Parts: sequence; structure tokens; C-alpha cells
Amino acid sequence: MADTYHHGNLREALIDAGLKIINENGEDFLSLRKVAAACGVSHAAPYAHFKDKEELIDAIKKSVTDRFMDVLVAAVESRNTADESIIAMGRAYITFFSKNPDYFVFLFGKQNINAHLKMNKEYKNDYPPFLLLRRMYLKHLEENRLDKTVEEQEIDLIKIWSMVHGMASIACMKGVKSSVDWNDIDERLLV
Amino acid sequence: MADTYHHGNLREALIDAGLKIINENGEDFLSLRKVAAACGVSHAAPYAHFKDKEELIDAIKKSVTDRFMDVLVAAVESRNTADESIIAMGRAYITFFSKNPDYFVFLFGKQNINAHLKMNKEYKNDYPPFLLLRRMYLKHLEENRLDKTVEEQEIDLIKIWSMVHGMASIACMKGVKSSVDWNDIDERLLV
DNA sequence: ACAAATATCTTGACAATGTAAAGATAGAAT
DNA sequence: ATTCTATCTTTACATTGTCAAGATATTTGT
Repeated sequence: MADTYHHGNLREALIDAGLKIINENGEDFLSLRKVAAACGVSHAAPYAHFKDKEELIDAIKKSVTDRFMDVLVAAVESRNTADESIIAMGRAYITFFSKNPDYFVFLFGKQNINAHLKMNKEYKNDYPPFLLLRRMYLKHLEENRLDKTVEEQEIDLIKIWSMVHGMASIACMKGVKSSVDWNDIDERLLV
Repeated sequence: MADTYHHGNLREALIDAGLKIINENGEDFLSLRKVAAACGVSHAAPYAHFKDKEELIDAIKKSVTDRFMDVLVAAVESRNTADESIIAMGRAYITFFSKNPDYFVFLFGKQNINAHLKMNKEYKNDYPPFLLLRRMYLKHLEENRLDKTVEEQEIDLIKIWSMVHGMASIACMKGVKSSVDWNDIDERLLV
């Protein structure tokens, strides 16, 4: 596989190698040529699979987002009621980024949150974690027989997401002395 | 001033020129050489004032943070009660970044939120906007004669900051269809 | 099965960039 | 006035993203 002219699985290998570099040395350390070298191919080989550096990075982001979604879905499915699912999801959201603070910067650090999602048109205009949250929220309304206008729903959703996302963001900030146990806070999410 | 060997005010000029480039073309477009050229000096001149590129960027961040703080302080001082001040501050926080979405990415997009603050040891371990929020929060406790433990205070503060910061973050995300009026939400901050 | 088309990879090149070293120049200190 | 120091220039080099031309393998059409 390494002694053939054609790599055979270079696209995935580039994504994995890129992610590894980011994990070990941060995004700034990543370069196309290093990724190529890590895969044992020439420095221009990636251009057969990615238009430019950004396209590779977007692919890596999508890879991370997939794992992120796995965690969120698992959290949601570990509970029965929508309320518990939402809390579990919030915890998982924060925990995921507390464990890998660099992923937060990597995913949300740049301009467009879902540039990498729009590109591969797998997802449309919406962010998968947000879609999951909305689904659980609607379930929450049903189960509790609550009646809210669409606008009220939007506001509730933004509130929940903002708090969770904001807490994840702040939890990832080095230099912020967190005497706070993040997993203890989000129980107040739906209060 | 441009025809002399010594620039006279190069440090500030570099910061201003750098900020201008970021405003017009984004952070990615910024390079030390461009900043130097914009100031009419040789490409290595900045090294007399900044250790490396990061140090210049940190200085620019500090400059933006100063303006940010001006806005927050103005908002706080425009109200009488602490409650109103906190809400005004939250609005100003979100409005500031809604107006300049790029600043959000620029300030919080990278690793360490206050690397640029720690460096110039002007601020210690804490983030100025957070200090302002804490001061207002304590005033809020006094005015309403509320009694909370330090832990409860921390949680309240993180909750408020998380929601505001999270909303700012989400408001800055291109691709997030915001049918939400951000300035309308934060009235629920202290509820 | 064979030829043509295509996908994948290599080599070589170039401009932009960050940064270091050595030297020039001006202002400050003594 | 001489020395010192901060500031700036010039030169140089390694890294990087990207392109173009060519080599090689795989797929496709017949």
C-alpha cells in the first residue's frame, strides 16, 4: 500500500493524518506538505483530492463534527424523556469540548460555522447538533403538553443553545479559572 | 514623518494598519510584510517593536478589547440600577459583535482568550469584560438584598456570561438564519 | 482484449511569508 | 563629543500554498 504508485486510500489518510497533526501540535502547525509527507506521498498529491488547503481542513472539520454528533446522539438516546435527553445532550456538548478544547477552536474558530457542511451538501442550511436539539425540544413540548408560538420556540432554542455553547466556549478558554463544575450547571437548562 | 529614517510612531502605526487590514480583508489576509509596507517601512522593521507576528496580533487584539470595553462601560453607565446595567451590558456585548462579526472570531477564535492580556501584564488573570460583569452582579445582589454563596455567585455569573457570549457567538455565525432579534432576548437574562 | 479516457501521483518551479543576522542611522546618555 | 542604544534596512534562507507539465495506474468504451 505504501510501495505502489497509487496510494489507494489517500483521501481518508490525509484527513486522518491532518487530524493527528492538529491533535498533537495544533491547527497552526498543520501544512499541506506535512500532511502529504505523513502519508508518504509527494507534496502536491493532495491536490488530486482537495481543491486547496481549506477544502482539506473542511473535510477534517466534517470528520470531527461526525464524531461530535455520535456523542450527542448517544447522550440523547441514553435517556427516555425529552427533558432528560436535552440535559444529557447539553452535558455531552460541554464535556466533548472540555475533553478536547482544541476542537472547539478548530470547529468554531473561523468565519463560517458550517462552511464545511454547506460544501458537501450533505447538510443544508442547518447545523446537525442544532437540528438534534430542535427535535428534542419539540419532543419536550409534546411530552409536557406545552403550547408555544414558533417565535417563542426559536427564542427558547437559541437560549438553550446559547447557554450550552457559551459554557462550552468559556470552559475551553485557558486562563479562565473554572472553579465551576460545568456538568453541574446545565441541570438548570430547562428551568 | 514619512521621509525620516525613524518613523517616530511605528508601533501604533503598525497596530492601526494591521487592524485596518483585518477590517477590510480579514485576519487571514494579514501579514507582517503587508503591515510594514502599509506603514512605509521595510519588512523587518516590525521586529524592533514586536517579537513575532503573534505579538503584533495580540497588540491588535488588545486594541480591539479596549474599544469593546469602552462600549460596555458606556452601556453600564447609561443606567442607574444594576439590573438595568447588566441587561444593557448584555445588549451592548451582543450588539458590538453583531456589528463587527469578524471581531468575535478575531478575539475569541484562537486558543487563549487573554494571551494578549497576560502578555502586557496590564490585566492579571481575568478578562476585563468579565470583571465588569462581576462588579455589576455584586451590585445587583446588594440592591436586591440577595444573599448567595460564592459558589452560587460563580454559577450565576457563568450562566449570564455564557448566555450572552453564546448568543454573540451564534449571532456571528454566518449561515445561522437568525429570525431572532438578539436585542430582544437578553431581557430575560436575570429572570 | 485493446485503445482511449480519466484519476492519481511526481517533479519542478514560483511567489509570499516569517524570521534571523549583519549592518546603517538617528537620538539619547554620559 | 563620544559612546550607547533603539530603530530601521538589507540580505538571506526555510517553509508554505499553488500551479503546470509529465508519469503512471485504473477505468471505461468498444
